[in-house]
Amino acid sequence: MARRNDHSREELTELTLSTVEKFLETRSFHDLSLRKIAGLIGYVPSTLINVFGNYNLLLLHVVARTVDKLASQARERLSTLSDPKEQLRELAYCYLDFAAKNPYRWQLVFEHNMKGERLPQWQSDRIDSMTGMLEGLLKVLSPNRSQQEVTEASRVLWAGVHGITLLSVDDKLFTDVPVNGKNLIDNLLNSYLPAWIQD
Amino acid sequence: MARRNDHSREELTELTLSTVEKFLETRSFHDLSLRKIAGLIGYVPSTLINVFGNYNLLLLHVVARTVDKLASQARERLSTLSDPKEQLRELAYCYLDFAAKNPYRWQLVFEHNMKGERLPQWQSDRIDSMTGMLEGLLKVLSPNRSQQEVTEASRVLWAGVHGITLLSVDDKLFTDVPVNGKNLIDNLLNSYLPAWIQD
DNA sequence: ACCTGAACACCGTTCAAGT
DNA sequence: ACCTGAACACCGTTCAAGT
Repeated sequence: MARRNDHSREELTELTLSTVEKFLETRSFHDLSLRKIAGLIGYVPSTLINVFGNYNLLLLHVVARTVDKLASQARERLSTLSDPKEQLRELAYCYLDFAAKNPYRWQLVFEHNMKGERLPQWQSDRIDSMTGMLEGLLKVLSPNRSQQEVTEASRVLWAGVHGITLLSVDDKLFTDVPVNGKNLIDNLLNSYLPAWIQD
Repeated sequence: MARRNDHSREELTELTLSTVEKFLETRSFHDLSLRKIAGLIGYVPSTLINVFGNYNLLLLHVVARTVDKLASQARERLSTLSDPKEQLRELAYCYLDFAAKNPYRWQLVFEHNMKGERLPQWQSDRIDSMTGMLEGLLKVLSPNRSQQEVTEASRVLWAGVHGITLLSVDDKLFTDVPVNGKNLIDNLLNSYLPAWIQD
């Protein structure tokens, strides 16, 4: 298709990522490839390698934008609440809702891995920012706990909510056992939080 | 390499699966391919397609054998205990330990999916048998609960343990944040179980 | 200097041809 | 009847050649 200069490097990045996001609205990233993406935007595979480094890093940029979208949705919905207990519950719902509404984007987030390469800092910062929200709320709910205890509780809760979300999304994507994620999250929080707060 | 008849169909199945299992002792299934497996056992890719149907089904057989191994380990360790609370804790430890000791086999179990195909019955039976153990223990610990409550609690606990195991294995495979899975499981069970048992 | 066409070394699957 | 070599339609990445 000959050399093109229709887009700046920045425009090319945006075009690529939003094209992938549109694809992920209806299909899994397992059906996607660098060559398909290149075809969709009318460029050649090596152009995308040039811009993103490699295919895996291209996907990581999609992951990053997805995490950003989830984080901003969460911050928005939490800002309408003042009770930290409600905020924590809302945070868990956010996670579940996001995965339910965007199953293929979320699938990419949790199935993507660095294949032995180091996770870039700009991505680990994003993850820290999400876990930071959870730790902050747990700290408010039980101010006398040590940092160690806060970290541990936040990991247990995150793992629980993540596991529940996995069940729900797998349900949506693969099996036909109906899973009510919201009920499971309530069940978890109703059992776990009282013990966290009082003693 | 010409036609070979060194192995019966059954021997070929066993040879293939144990070769894959050996590979997974040190490397991820992402580094594996049908052609590599064929090369390792001295056969041709189409032979394996002939025996297993397709590559994905071959991998599913490995998944099934892995689940079986975990299940038999769990049954063995549980049989040495009589207190159902201890048994439940041991079941969770089993799951975590197995994943820690066989990270790549376990990674295959949870990353494998049917790509839109229906999960074969022989595999969903295996999963039901594992969740059945958990539900049985929960029922013993709180006999007056409804089946609905038992199912819900077993899903919450399974999701929690699974999420914690994910954190630990990701830790092992990718990042360097130290995660003490055993502590997290204790933390989860110590908060969750009392509420389950008493009321 | 920057971009990419063509080549490379793979991949899973099919099926006609051989035993 | 059973097995598989060769072909097919892909894949991500490289880099020399072109602009």
